[in-house]
Amino acid sequence: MNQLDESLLSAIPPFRRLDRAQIREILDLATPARFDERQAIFEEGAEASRFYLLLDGVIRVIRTTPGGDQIIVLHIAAGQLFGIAPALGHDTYPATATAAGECLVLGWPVRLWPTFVEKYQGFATETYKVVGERIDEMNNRIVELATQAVEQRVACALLRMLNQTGKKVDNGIEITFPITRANISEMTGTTLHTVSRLLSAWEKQGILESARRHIVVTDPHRLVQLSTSAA
Amino acid sequence: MNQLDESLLSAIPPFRRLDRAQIREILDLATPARFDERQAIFEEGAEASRFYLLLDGVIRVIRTTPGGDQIIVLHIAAGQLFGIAPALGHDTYPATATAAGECLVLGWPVRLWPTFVEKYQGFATETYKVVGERIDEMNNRIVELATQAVEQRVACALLRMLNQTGKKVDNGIEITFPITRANISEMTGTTLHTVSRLLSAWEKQGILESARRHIVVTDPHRLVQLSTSAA
DNA sequence: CGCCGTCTTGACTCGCCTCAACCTCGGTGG
DNA sequence: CCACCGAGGTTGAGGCGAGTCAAGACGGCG
Repeated sequence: MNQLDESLLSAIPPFRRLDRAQIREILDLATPARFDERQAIFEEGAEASRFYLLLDGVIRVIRTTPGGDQIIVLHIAAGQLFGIAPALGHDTYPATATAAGECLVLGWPVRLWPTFVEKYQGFATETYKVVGERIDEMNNRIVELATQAVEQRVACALLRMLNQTGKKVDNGIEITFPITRANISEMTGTTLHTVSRLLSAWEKQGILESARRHIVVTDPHRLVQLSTSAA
Repeated sequence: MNQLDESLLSAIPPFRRLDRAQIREILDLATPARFDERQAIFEEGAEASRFYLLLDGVIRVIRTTPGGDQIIVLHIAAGQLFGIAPALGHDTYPATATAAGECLVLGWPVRLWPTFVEKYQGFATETYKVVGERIDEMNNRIVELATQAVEQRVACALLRMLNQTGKKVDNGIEITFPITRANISEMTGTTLHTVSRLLSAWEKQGILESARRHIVVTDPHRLVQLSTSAA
């Protein structure tokens, strides 16, 4: 087993209040793993055997309807815990987690969860703060889906990704992981055709630039306008 | 202060594992309150000063968009904790809670939250289980809003209310609190006109009976069919 | 009795989905 | 090196679901 460096965890909220020795303990219990794009970390409905920390990359959380269409529930950015079903009294995963791009994760067996909560100061509190943020995000999406038109929803989806994983580049802000029109349609409850039309239009207006599976937003401010006003 | 009976709490999950003396302690710290229909228990954005247990009635959780339209995030049935912002690292309430019908609640100051979690065996675990269930429900609604047509969404909304607070009556299952067409439209992201048309049609087909602000579903099975299939 | 909140119903409109055809890129194998 | 192929993307035409506009009925409450 290759030795993991303590600095990996020391800046991450759930572990921030821990000392070096504690972090060492935790790291020694972890199993690191690499996942390629599109690889699943765990599947919806499977027994929740491990919980994870995303060290690098982006995780795409997906649910599949009985009817067969997929929808993207949320994206998870580096530094966040995921697959924390045990924290919420679940014994199976409620959704599928796949690597949106190449990912580096640490995993622990669920049986360690109670120990972590009990033993490590602030772990529970910080974790539930993250849960709270996810709930907020879900709430916002519900409101969005219920009240806004497709154009605004797509704008919101882009902005959300920019905020969570956007990286500044010379001509704007870039979405750091591969993303297709179809993906965006699965996030917004629309079709890839409509998304394609919208992005084409926005590209003509100079709001963004896109190559295949790759988007750079050059005028985020404009996108914010689009996301809020119906005009 | 009128003395509250211990049996109020002994059957409710977060308190189930506690003994009589502990429940007594908790009750003595609680402030009981009654709310009339449409009265707000707390408002979105307000400082989260208390958390609550719903003893009787139904709570309607509402969010208001910048654009001014309201959407109903979820309903809370008797026996559930709500306003548990502190558990999720919030210091303001993320939504408004109003009484869907007459309600009886117990309230505690948030500063007691950490004490409850620490002192009472199983309180935290059971509470987070409830949080997990709410997350599931929200997830389902997201999928629903993103993939299903209006008719199916309305059917789902009705079924959800039946499951949570439905009461058997001689000719079917009744929704136990006052509910308008407009309310249903706020739950499903549609208009009261469309809801009205759907309910009229269903009433003609013998699936339900409705008076003003009052619905009895006479053929739940049929409603399940409608909620799943596009036909 | 008159008002207001609730509900109904019709007619029209339009946003977005569906259907369909085609293009472009990037990888793979002969 | 090129031919092929599949995934990803674009764009047009047409239709329908559901929103909007409009008018009114019903019932309860002050």
